[in-house]
Parts: sequence; structure tokens; C-alpha cells
Amino acid sequence: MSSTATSAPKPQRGRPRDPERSRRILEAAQKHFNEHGLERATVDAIAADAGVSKMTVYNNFGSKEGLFQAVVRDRSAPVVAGVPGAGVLDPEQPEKALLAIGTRFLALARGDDALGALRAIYGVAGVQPEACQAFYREGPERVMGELAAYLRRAHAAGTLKVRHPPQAADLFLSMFFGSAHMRGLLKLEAPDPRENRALLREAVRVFMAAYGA
Amino acid sequence: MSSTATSAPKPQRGRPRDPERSRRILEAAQKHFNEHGLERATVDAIAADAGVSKMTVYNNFGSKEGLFQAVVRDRSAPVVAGVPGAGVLDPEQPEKALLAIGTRFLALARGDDALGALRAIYGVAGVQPEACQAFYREGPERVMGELAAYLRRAHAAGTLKVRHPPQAADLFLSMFFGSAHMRGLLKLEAPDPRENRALLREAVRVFMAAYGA
DNA sequence: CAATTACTGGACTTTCAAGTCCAGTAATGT
DNA sequence: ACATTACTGGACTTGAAAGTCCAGTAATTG
Repeated sequence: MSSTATSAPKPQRGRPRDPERSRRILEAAQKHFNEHGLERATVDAIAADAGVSKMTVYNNFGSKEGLFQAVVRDRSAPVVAGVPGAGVLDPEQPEKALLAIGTRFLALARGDDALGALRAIYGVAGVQPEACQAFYREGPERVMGELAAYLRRAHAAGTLKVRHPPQAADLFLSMFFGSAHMRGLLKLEAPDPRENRALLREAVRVFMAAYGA
Repeated sequence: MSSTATSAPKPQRGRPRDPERSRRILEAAQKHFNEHGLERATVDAIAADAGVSKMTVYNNFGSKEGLFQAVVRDRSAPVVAGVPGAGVLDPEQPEKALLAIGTRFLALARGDDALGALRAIYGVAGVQPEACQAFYREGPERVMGELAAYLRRAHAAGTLKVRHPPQAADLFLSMFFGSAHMRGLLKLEAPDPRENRALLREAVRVFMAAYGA
């Protein structure tokens, strides 16, 4: 592979790379990949959108695939950051905590950004195994891990009865992956705030009914 | 549009179309679309795989997109057929019924066929709105409808307490769309039968805890 | 039989996008 | 100043795949 903008040892001689340009390229690329997927997005359009020449894209990221991978690695962190971590939540008030986590996760699972990202990453399953793995590890797996950690604490505090935290966390989060999420992935309709709120309340109720102490 | 093999009034004169060929084309197309998606699949490969000349593909389906749509419409029915309908299930034994439905649905949500179909259809969201709508209506919506109908009957029989059958049905089925399903879509690993059985049991338990009479 | 339509196979045209090349210019270190 | 590396912009090469054309052959109706 060639230098992929993430390589640590920068050459001392000559004009340095412009990080501003790299950033603009990544942003434009993310937008185009999210909207059209890896196949239909074109490097020319991305370069034009970023206000950069095509060669700069190739100098920085090597290839279209390289750019895609860079985008995947680039976007995981900020996405996960939006979900409240286990440390912030009170183990004495599981209902409130679940509501908080659920609210953020629901917004995520219905937002155009995440939906576009999911479409894009699903589209390259098998073709870009490393990107898929990176996405999963940095994204969904972390969120599940956070929730599982919280459930463990609540169990210890006696406010919940959760024998298998990872399974329970998975189950709770999956409740937001129902038909509305699928309709979002299929671009069939805009999300309905009322339906979302109702789903959120019901998911928490169901979870508490099953795992409440 | 041209004649798409599904047009009713066949011309009386001349050699009739070979339904056998149409079928083989559809099967090959489904296989290739499932494996590679609309973009990466090639008409040449599909024609070769079906043992048919390329022109026959175009005579029958007009275009690659037409073929894709035909595949989508073609596959919904048999998929849904595998899920037990509301009529077959005993409203007096909701736990058994949920286990039966869950078993079938879980097999569906983990099977390579359905995963490939989902990847393919997600990949054309926005580009092929009719196909997406057709898929959703004939597939997921029907399954949800069946389950909702059953829940309504069980509620009437007093074995469950379900205020909003569609919401509850959605919630139950979405429990099988958790991380394992996502890992399947991302081709990260083969499904684990033990994990699946555990998930199935837990999903039924959770549902009963929340909606049991 | 003739007329008609379907299928073959393979050459062909077209289009589109990835990736390269290059000559000129900008920014940095020595 | 000079070497070195980055960026531009636009022309260019290449490859792949959608879709067409055509001459010959197969099946079917009247």
C-alpha cells in the first residue's frame, strides 16, 4: 500500500500535506458514499465536491477503496460518542438510563447519516472485509459493550436481574432495529416522531418487565 | 416498457416464449444479485449461468433493472410461505406459537438467501423505489401482519395482553435483527446455532414477561 | 408449405469511471 | 538559491459492462 494520510512518519523535506484538504476529501467522500454507495459514487465527483484535484485524492488515499476504508475508520468514533457511556448512568435508576440510551440509539438508528453508512457498508460486505470488521468493532460492538457494562452494574446494585448482560444488551438495542429501521434503509418513508416515542416507551417497558428486579 | 415476461396477452403467432428459460434466468439472476448486488452482477454472467444467450435476457426482461425487479417480485412469495400463518397457530398456547414463528423467522434472518436479498435490496434504495416497496410489502409487512393477527386472536382468547398488536409484532420480530443479524449482513461470521437457540428462548421469555396475561 | 416469433452466438458500439501522466505552480526545509 | 514534495487541471489510457445488430436456426400457427 502507499501512504494513506494516516502514516505516522512524515517526510521532513518539501511541501507538507495539507490536512485541511484531507479533511475536506473525507467529508465529501462520506457524503457521496452515504448517498450513493461505493459503486455509484465517483472519485471525480468527490474531488470536485471537496474542491480538490483528483490527483490529490489519489496521493492521499491511494485508491477509491482506500478512501472508502479511511471514511469508515474516520466516522466510527464521533458516532459512538453520542451514546451515553456506562459511567454516566445511575445504576439505581435503570428505567431512566434505558430511556436515555434508547433515545440516543433510536436517533442513531433513524438518522440519515447512520442509515446511509449502513447501506454503504452492507453494500461492500465480502468485498471489503477489513472495513466491515472495523465498522462493526468501532461502532455497534462498542455501544453494546457500554450497555452491557451498565446492565452489569445495575445487576450488582440489585435494580435489575440480568444473567447475561451482552445478550440482554443486544436484545434491548435490537428492539430499535424493527420495521421502521428497515423502512428507513429502504428509503420508503421519513421516520415518524410519534411512532418513535411510542416504540421507545414500549421497549423500555418490555425490557423492565423481563429484567426488572 | 417492453414485454416483461409477466405480460398477460401472449401473441398467438410464432414460436412461444420458453417459460423454462425465463425460470432459469430468474434463478441465475437471483443467485448473482444476492451474491454481488445489482452493480457488481453482470448480465453476461447471468446469461451464461442460465445457459441462455444475452439477447434472450433482454427480450424477456428489457433491461438489467427490469430483471432485478422481476427477481424481487418473484422471490417474496416463497419466502413468506415458510412462516406459519396466524390460522395454523393455537391462540391458547402463545408460548408455543411464538416459538414456532420465531424459529422460522430466525432461520430466515440468518439464512444466506435472505441476507443476500437484503443486501441487494438495501443497495438499490432510492434507485429502485418500486422494487423496495414491492419487497417490503410482500415480505416483512406480510410476516408482521400474520403475527399481529395471531396476537389479536390470543388477546381475544385471554392468553396474552396485547394492546397494540402491530407494535408488539414488530417488537417481537425485531428481536431477531440484533447484532448477529448485522454480523451476517456484514459477512463477518457464520451464525452460531447455540447462540441462536439461546436468543430464541430469551426472546420468547421476554415477550411473555411483557405481554403474558 | 409460408409466415411469424424466439433463441443463439458472437461481433460490435457506447458509455462511464478508475487510474495515470505531465507541465506548471505553490510551499516548505537546508 | 535550491532541492524536494504537494497540488492543479486537463488530457489521456484502459477496462469493464450495458445494450445492439445480425445472420442463421428452432418452434409454432394457419
